[in-house]
Amino acid sequence: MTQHKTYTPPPGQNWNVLSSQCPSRTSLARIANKWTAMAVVVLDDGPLRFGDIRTALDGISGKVLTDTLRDLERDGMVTRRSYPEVPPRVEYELTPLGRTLQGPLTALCRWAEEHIPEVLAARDAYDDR
Amino acid sequence: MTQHKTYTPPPGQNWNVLSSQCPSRTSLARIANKWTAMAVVVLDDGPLRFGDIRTALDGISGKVLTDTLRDLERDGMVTRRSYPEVPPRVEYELTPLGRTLQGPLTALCRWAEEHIPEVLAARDAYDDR
DNA sequence: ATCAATACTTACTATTGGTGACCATTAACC
DNA sequence: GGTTAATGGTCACCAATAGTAAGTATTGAT
Repeated sequence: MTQHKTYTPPPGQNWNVLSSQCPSRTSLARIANKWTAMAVVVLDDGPLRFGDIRTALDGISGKVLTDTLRDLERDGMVTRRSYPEVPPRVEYELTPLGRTLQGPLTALCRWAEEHIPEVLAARDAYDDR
Repeated sequence: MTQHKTYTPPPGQNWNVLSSQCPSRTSLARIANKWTAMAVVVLDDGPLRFGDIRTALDGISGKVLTDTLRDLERDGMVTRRSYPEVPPRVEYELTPLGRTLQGPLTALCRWAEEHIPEVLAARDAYDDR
């Protein structure tokens, strides 16, 4: 996908997620994602091994975690360091860029936790109509 | 889906998105979503008609917008007001709960726009390895 | 009679998410 | 020396979700 090679923001203007042609939208799609948010939050505490992330992100499958981490690595938000040991050890760590995501994504996770009673109440009200 | 009827956070503890059984995770999944983020951002300026939101969220299809707005309505984040006119007019507006999401979600959209050069550079570097 | 306008549905296809089995490597154990 | 355990994956497959394109209902204007 090389959209960014054919799109530049209008002169004097900025990138805009609302425009379907703007590459920032694909970036939004990546970060506005449940697993991404949880992974970034969990990596707050420093580098973690694959298995530890898998345990922390309760319920994620190996394949999906692999995909998520690879996407984050490709977009420059995490680094992957693999040690030539047996059994293998692979550590993932947030990059400086990834760390700039922690505020927004932690806020999202907190929102979900803090407002869940209101959300559940709204859902019940909606479903009982 | 009635997970919330069978799950309560451990006594003295809080809801936790990291637990796969916690209903706050389903709430996170809803808000950590590209279209949700864009819709909430766009509804900042007050109530908007369906067609206006569709135009603002460049590239979204009617079905996906309907689904997105219905989910947001169900979770208590937007209200839907339909006027008995022909052709029909339907307005969507953020609830107070929905407005508490604007900060986090606007931050996400801004992040995507502000950091897109770094992300694109990282992608190119990754793909050229 | 036809058309335009709006907010949807509906049926379909494509993409993504998720599951369970399997793999390669080597140290430790019997 | 064969077996087991441990880790970080991959693979083939099915399910769920996202997205597309066409159709629907209503009625005022032409």
